Amino acid sequence: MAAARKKNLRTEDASPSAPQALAERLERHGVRPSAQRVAIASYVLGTEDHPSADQVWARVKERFPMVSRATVYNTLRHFTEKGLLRELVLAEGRQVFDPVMEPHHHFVDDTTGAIRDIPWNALKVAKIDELEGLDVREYMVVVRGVARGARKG
Amino acid sequence: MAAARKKNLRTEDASPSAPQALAERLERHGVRPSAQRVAIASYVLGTEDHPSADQVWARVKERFPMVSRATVYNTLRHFTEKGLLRELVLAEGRQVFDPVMEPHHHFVDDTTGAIRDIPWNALKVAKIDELEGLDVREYMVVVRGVARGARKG
DNA sequence: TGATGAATTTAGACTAAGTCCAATCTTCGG
DNA sequence: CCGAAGATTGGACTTAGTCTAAATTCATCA
Ligand SMILES: [Mn+2]
Ligand SMILES: [Mn+2]
Ligand SMILES: [Zn+2]
Ligand SMILES: [Zn+2]
Repeated sequence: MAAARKKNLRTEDASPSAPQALAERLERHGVRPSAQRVAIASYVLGTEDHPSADQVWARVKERFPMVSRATVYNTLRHFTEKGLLRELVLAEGRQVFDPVMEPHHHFVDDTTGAIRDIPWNALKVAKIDELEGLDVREYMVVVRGVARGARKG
Repeated sequence: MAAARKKNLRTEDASPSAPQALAERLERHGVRPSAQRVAIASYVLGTEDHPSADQVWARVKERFPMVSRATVYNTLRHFTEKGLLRELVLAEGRQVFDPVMEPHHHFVDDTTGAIRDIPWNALKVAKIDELEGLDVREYMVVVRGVARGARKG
């Protein structure tokens, strides 16, 4: 009966992309549902693509050619602040370098942005080998939070 | 007795930053040890900072003010290709957006760059709560590799 | 020692991603 | 309908990264 999408991670999947339902969803999150915002939402809130801001812009322009880049960037930031989206930093483009070549995990300090190493054996990931259809080359746990205890000593 | 650094992840820690030892280490990895490269190596191969390329440039310039930005970028790429460094993409700066707000893990396809979701329960991370001195806000496993089986079906 | 070609370095142009801003347009309460 | 707040817009600006062509350094060998 139900929509039977490929993945079942998505939550608020009641009535997916109907502009009406989308507008209500924006309102529930405290976002005023302008035409541009609904157009942007109708793509980005439903995709599994993890798109960049410019990719969102390109997609939205197909149906709404007059939307500006600034609006897309503003709207994505707004959605993120309002809890409709989150930003990931897993994509190529911004690089930092790590001289530790052995497998290990990472802690990213949310307040300072600093990245710290977590030794491989400090954590254990189970069931990696059960992932279907993926040739795993490497993996790591990325932990985000704040370092307790003043760093500056 | 031994140097007793804070972390014990680093491998080739024999004679750390002596320019002589560094040059030999570069040679062992097939990197010709020019003065610039040794200067860059002496910072970036020993740091725990996970610096960006421009941060490396800034540091190296303090002791070697005439080094060019292109050289630093070229050298970091070279070191990375030769297995002396690796690049991480955990830093703010390049953003992609994810409408799935529930905790889940990610698979990054090394050939296409595509990012796919891995359901939270597909993996299990143990000992997160034992991390000392860190207030963990969230964490995820980042898996890199290639997707088997043609995607296009 | 000097010639020569390869490897490296360099400055600066160029690109892509993201931010910011001032002007304009839209919406909404009164 | 009016005015203020909110939203959108084009374009300037910034930052990170790449690329190129010229100059420099280096290794090798006559
Ligand atoms: Mn790269
Ligand atoms: Mn951001
Ligand atoms: Zn690391
Ligand atoms: Zn995701």
